[in-house]
Amino acid sequence: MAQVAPRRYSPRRPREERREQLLDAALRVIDADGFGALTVEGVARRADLAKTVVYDTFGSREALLEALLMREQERALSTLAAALPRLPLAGQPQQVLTEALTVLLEGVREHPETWRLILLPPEGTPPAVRKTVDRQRALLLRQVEPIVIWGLGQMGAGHLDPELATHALVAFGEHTIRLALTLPDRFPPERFAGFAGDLLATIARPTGEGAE
Amino acid sequence: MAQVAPRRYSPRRPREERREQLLDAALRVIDADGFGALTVEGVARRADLAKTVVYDTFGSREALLEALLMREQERALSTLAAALPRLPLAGQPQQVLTEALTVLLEGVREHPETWRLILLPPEGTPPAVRKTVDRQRALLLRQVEPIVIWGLGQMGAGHLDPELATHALVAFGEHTIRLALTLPDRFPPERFAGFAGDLLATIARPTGEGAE
Amino acid sequence: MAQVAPRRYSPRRPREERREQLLDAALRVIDADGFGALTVEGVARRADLAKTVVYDTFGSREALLEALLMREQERALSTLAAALPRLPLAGQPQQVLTEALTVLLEGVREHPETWRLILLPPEGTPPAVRKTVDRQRALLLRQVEPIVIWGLGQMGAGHLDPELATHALVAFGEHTIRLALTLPDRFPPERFAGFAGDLLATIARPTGEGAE
Amino acid sequence: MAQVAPRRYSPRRPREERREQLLDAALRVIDADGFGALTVEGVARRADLAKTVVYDTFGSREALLEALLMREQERALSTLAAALPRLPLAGQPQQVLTEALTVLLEGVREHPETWRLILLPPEGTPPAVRKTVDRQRALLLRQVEPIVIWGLGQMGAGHLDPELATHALVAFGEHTIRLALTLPDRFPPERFAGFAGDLLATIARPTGEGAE
DNA sequence: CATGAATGAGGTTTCATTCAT
DNA sequence: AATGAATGAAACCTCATTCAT
Repeated sequence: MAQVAPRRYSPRRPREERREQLLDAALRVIDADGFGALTVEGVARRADLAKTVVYDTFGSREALLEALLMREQERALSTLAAALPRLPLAGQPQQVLTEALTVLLEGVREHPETWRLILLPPEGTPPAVRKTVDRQRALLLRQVEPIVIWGLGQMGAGHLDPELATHALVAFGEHTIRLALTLPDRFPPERFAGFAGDLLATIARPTGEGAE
Repeated sequence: MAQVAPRRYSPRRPREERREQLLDAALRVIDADGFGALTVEGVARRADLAKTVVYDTFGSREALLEALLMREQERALSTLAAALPRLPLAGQPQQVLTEALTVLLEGVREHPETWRLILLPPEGTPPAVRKTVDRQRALLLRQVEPIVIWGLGQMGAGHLDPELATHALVAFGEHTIRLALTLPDRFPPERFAGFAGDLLATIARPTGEGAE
Repeated sequence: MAQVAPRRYSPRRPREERREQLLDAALRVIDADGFGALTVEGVARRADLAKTVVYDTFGSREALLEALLMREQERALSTLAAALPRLPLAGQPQQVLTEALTVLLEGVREHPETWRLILLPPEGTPPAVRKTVDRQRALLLRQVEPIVIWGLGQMGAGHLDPELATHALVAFGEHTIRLALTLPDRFPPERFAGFAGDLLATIARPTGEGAE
Repeated sequence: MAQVAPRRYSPRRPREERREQLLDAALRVIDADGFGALTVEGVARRADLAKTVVYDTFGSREALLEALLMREQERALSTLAAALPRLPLAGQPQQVLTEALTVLLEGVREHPETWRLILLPPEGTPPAVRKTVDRQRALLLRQVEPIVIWGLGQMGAGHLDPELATHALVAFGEHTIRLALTLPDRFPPERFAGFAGDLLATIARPTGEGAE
């Protein structure tokens, strides 16, 4: 009677590996068919596993989602966070900004789905995750702020509200990423870098310098 | 258990009014419980009507959604669009920007849900709507661009990429709205206005003028 | 405010006429989209009237259906019933049969929907109607039986079970109609008439006659 | 009120068995309450399973219907098809016919619902199924035709249109089944067999033999 | 006589989740 | 560690039907 195919029992990967396998599948699902398509069944199918494995591993759909967002957030911001402290607070602010933008956009090009996920935290994101995302964003802002302050100082624009300046910078960064995700041809990285550099240079125009 | 009174046949409203009533209910639903909560049942309940009325009126959940987004979009942009052409392209750019920001933020204060809806076009938005939203956004950008160009010219910053400058401005505007929606106490309208004014003033620092 | 079109109130047809109008609409609906499509709304729409008129006129969907089936049945059988008694029980049985078949198939060609309705009493037919249909069928059979008996006698086949012979004849008639409805090109009336004639002639072969 | 026991997870049956169980339930539903009563809910209830099992097994209501009709058709015709080739094309045609009718009516007595389903392909039958049913019917006709031709030859009635004779025979067979289903007492198998035998005998009356 | 507004019941389908193996 | 069978809640949608005008 044993007509059913002998059901490949995969070689019992260690726990951690299975986690990653499932999260990868989830990310692929979202990336392919949008967030509304993130069903437990669908994820399992992509991972070539049975539904129940998801429950064994994460406990619930929500927990899977949480884990996914956490991982992606981590992944997305770690590059940036790693790069920021290494930025030499010296030299021309526009060079610093240009370099930062370059690092950022490279990260985006490597993992577009990740960034899409972070910047548009999807409907249904559990509150806990939202909070973490927000916390992380706050952390990032706090990391960025000193750099902004330094830059404003360098440019003789110390009178500008530094908190809002930071927000403005981040908003520009985010919009940049969105454009890069949406219309990569029309908005290549260099264009942003160039614009940012020009803008800062304009702000930095040492008063009276032009008098020469 | 005081079964709810049968409430049959509530005060017969004319067709157009019923439409608005339902759209209002839908907007309240989304605003209260997020976009995923937009169910036909829920909307009907909020409007104190039977489910079927929604189908009589719109035909399908998707059509309801579409109608809602259209109306809100219209509502959101019409204020702005009405104000923009009236902006006097004369005088100080920072005054113009300040005024524009004020108009915008007033609109936001009046209809926060509307703006939330527009700025985060939620998962599940039908493609047709997305397209219209995008078209409208493009239209808005095109309306804003000449103002930006004029401003840059006024400030002796004509060398800045005008398209990106417009995008940056809009990004700043959007982020502004988000902050205003999220932390209205910490970020009152004046603060934005002040910052924007300062920033432009800095950019506009006539080269060499300062030559104290 | 009277922007609504002045709502054509049709000239209040007399009751009977409205009945017919609705039944016609119902028949067209069934004929076009199958029986499952017979909704009150649909019928009203085809008749260019409001749903409620159906209720004013018939009382319920079921009653409408009943009225329809009754009318069609009447319509279908009356022609036949009118023709049968006029059949001269004299001469060659095969001529009689041929003539009867011709009458029948002409009726079918004129009102195919009617016959389709009668022969395949659709799912959902109220029991009362079923009963009437059956009664009518019995009546018809009883009307046909004497003719069959006469015919069998004429042909020297009086030993055949007359009731079953009648049934067989009717079954052949019905199948004939179905073929005529389905493949009219392949099975034109003459072919049936010819076959029936030949068959009877064969049965009637006067015993011993062929000896010549 | 002795709420029904939660009955969770009934005795896990293998896939194929579950299929049959559901199809049986569907057949019983149709047989009991007519074709319009074939709802997923109802079928599941009869099978004492949850609605979703139907979807797990068939995918949709339509697919269930299709599967059911296919199975019943198969079941109905297979008996017949198995019997037909075994009919000895020798001896008296009336014996052959009698035997065939007997086989047929036995099958009907065993599975009346099946035959009811086949003979009145109900409204709502998916086109694909209709096509298969028609194809099968055509196949059956083609299998029957040589027998008819042989019989007509034997009886010296070779001049009769063989295609129509076949149709007439099948029509008689179908009507027979209907009568057997409806009024089994009044129309027992022997009566049909007897009638058919007599009819054929009459047709076969060797020309001139009777020369009384 | 005729309409439009409104209702409630019921049907199909999807999905997260659980249990026994 | 992994599976398949099974469940229940909830969503979308259709339709017959009723009331006020």
